[in-house]
Amino acid sequence: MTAVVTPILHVDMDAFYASVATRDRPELRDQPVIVGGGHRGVVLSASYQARAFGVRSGMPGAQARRLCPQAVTLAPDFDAFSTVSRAVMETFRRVTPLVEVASLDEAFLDVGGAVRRLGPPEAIAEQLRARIHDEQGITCSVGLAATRSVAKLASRRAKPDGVLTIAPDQVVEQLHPLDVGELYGVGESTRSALRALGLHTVGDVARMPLEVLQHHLGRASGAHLMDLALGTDRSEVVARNAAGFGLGEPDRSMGAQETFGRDSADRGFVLRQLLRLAARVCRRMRGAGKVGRTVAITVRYADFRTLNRSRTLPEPTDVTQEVYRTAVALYDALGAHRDRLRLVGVRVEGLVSRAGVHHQLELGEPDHGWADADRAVDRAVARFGSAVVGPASLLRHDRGTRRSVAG
DNA sequence: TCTGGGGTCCTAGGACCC
DNA sequence: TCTGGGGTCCTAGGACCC
Repeated sequence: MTAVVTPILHVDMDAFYASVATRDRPELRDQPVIVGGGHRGVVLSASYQARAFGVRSGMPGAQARRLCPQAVTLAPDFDAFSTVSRAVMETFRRVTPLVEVASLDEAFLDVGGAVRRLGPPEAIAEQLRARIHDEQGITCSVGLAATRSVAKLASRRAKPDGVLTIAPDQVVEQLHPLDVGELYGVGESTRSALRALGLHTVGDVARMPLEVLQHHLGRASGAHLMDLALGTDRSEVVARNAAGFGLGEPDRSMGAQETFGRDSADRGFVLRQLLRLAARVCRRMRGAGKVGRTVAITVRYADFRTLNRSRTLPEPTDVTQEVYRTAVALYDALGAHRDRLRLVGVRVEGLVSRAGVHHQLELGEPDHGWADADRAVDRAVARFGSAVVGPASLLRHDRGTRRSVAG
């Protein structure tokens, strides 16, 4: 039996949010559809019909509507996206346990151990595509290669609704003519830096001495980029869920941020937002059994300048009041009370499992009561549902009617 | 109607310790 | 009496991804 040379699959749903949002609405099947992009928002997903007008995800909603005024705009339903995503990932796991979920709509699979059972990787890719189409009513594209980064590149070039294999002996001819920006991890900033060095294509980078690359990009980034350009990235596919999607993953941080409906220079308003966000983050942490020591805030000014400030506590916490107090101290230390802000965020970093932390009990500890209060709130949420507190429902509706926990 | 919200990882400088 | 050198923690910032 010959060795499997392209056992790594990268599966990427086509226009995932837009596809899920319209799959039960045949009247929208051939329409330009935009998901997201409401007031002060950006496009989360655009159907291929909308993309034909130049609409892209990440684009401000206002710009998208200028480009394609006839597009149907839908609010995101993250509960539905998550449900479809979980089902898709389960389909993958019926083929191989080596499924690395990268986000709601994409995953890497190592099918090297499944070829005896299911046939060559290309056949497996087609089986998966057929199953997902039958079971979920959406299409996906698959890239096959010997490495993750090349597989990822292949899936993008296979879109929409296609399959592309890049065998090891094709890597140079396929990769090297591409713009460096096509490489995973090369965004606009790195691309500009590389262009300033006269490096435009992947091949240009591959021919550069490693030391020169590292001098300009840093040690780790330079080495990583060279690996990508040569197609020699050896990182393996590990079975895991994506960060931020729960299920026992070692989350390193949890946070929440929100752009205001309109810019505000009102300290009282900002503090109420910080409390809401701290409460939301801490509730999620308690639900996940996590505590963290570093509290960070994000402040974005009306002119889009964005600052981060953080403070590390003596002990990890999941207590809303403690995170809130720290967030307020960080905000006050900025001296931004007179400035108009468009967004604040609260994040807790350095998360560890609460079970592994021995809490130092102090006499007359003031936070004890607050921890009790948190648990009472958690019980109320568990009993009456999270319709007004869950992140998904906040995004779906309630923007005007959201209940404030601020006192 | 300009520019979301969830994350991860890397770098660099200063403090601090041995 | 003339300033090493490495490791770790903390903080700030930035790039990037979906």
